[in-house]
Amino acid sequence: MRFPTVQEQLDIIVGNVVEIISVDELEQKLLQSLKTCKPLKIKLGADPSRPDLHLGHSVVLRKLREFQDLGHEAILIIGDFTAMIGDPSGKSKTRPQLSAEEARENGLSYFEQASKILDPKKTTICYNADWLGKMSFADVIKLSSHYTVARMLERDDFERRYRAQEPISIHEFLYPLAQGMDSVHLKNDVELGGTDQKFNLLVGRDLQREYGIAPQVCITMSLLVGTDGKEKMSKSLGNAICFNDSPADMYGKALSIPDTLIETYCKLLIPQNETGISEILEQREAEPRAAKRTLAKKIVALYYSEEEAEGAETHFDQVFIHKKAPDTLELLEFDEPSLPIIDLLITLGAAVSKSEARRMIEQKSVLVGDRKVEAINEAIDLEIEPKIIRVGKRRFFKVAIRKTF
RNA sequence: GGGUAGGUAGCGAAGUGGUUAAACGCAACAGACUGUAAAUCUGUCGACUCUGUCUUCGGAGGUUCGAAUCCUCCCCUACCCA
Repeated sequence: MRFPTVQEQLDIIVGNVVEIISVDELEQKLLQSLKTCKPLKIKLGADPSRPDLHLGHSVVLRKLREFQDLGHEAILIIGDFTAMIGDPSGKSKTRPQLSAEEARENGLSYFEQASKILDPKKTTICYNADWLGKMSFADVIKLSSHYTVARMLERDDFERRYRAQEPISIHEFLYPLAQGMDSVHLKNDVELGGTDQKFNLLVGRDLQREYGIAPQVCITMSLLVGTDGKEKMSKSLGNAICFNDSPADMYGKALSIPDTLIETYCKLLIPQNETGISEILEQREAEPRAAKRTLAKKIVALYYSEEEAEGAETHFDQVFIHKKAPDTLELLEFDEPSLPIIDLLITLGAAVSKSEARRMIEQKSVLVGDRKVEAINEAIDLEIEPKIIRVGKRRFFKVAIRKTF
């Protein structure tokens, strides 16, 4: 295929990145690939221990997609082997280790979700257990001889933990080396990652050199701040917007970001070539709400469709502004003609224990239709017509008896 | 190998014989408010057959009218010295 010129490619690649080590080398590689008509291999590591992809992951996935669109080869590495270590990056604690089966299963889910951004047909996936799992203990010893403890301790989080007398397990030192071996194995030209991956990426670069391979260019990208506007987006911090969130959830969460985050989200989450971004940015000062509504819709549309984004907005207005049940509610059918409200709440998953269900009723947060449930032991009649159960502000269930014909 | 400090509810952390289902903080849930699922304020936050009952403070025994708190053994974790 025909590649764009080096300059054209660079213009796109440079967008939104934090650091490229180094730009000169990248330029060389692009030039070389143009001359030889050989696409560059772009590596992105995927951590299968957390298979719920969120917008934070999208930042770097979008960059990978840009490389794909420029004609280069995207390689998604599922770190099923490294997941057994658990990446210590940016963490003050050792991560739980994952079994091989769990890791592989999660890897598939990761790829499936990533395909919302990547072109799946043009994406190579590989599992690093395929080569790391075959290394002998002697190989590992040889590998670890290439790095020193002092250099490992240069890493911010290791240094901090060491100083704070927090435990660092030996196997955590092996993590960057293992990830680096991926680069040795793949002989990739570029590796992408968040800024927290800088150390790992550089180790890969060093190791490639040690093993006589052309060192990879490292490209780091911003870590996305979560909906709380403070911490980096992460599922465990509860500030994430996930690929698998429903359009309604996605829209609502996007709308809840602090106004100061509008610009960042526009830049990092929306493809560079997408139109309408400048309008949002212009509107941001005078009408933050309207700007955010447009942004939220755009985000939903990226993962679903224009129509669903529109529907998410309607849903939001209905539930939160007009405080009414949404029009589209799945009907849940029961075999019993009537159920005690407490049991019903548990069956619906609205409460995990009877005590919790009881509490919610006591707190007057349960409504059947427009009527507040006052009595703990009230039985809900499912026979006459479908009923809307509302729990709290935003949980709605439509229930009825199963129809038998 | 020796020493020290620890293991308490989802997490962090008080409590060291008796109004202790266990302070406090975070998270979570609910209510009020709001352009927002933000911020703020208020309440809830072990379970159940719920104005009462039952089971919890690493595990197993023991002392006691009574133990998260005292004793014995065991398991686990971190750090220090070698």
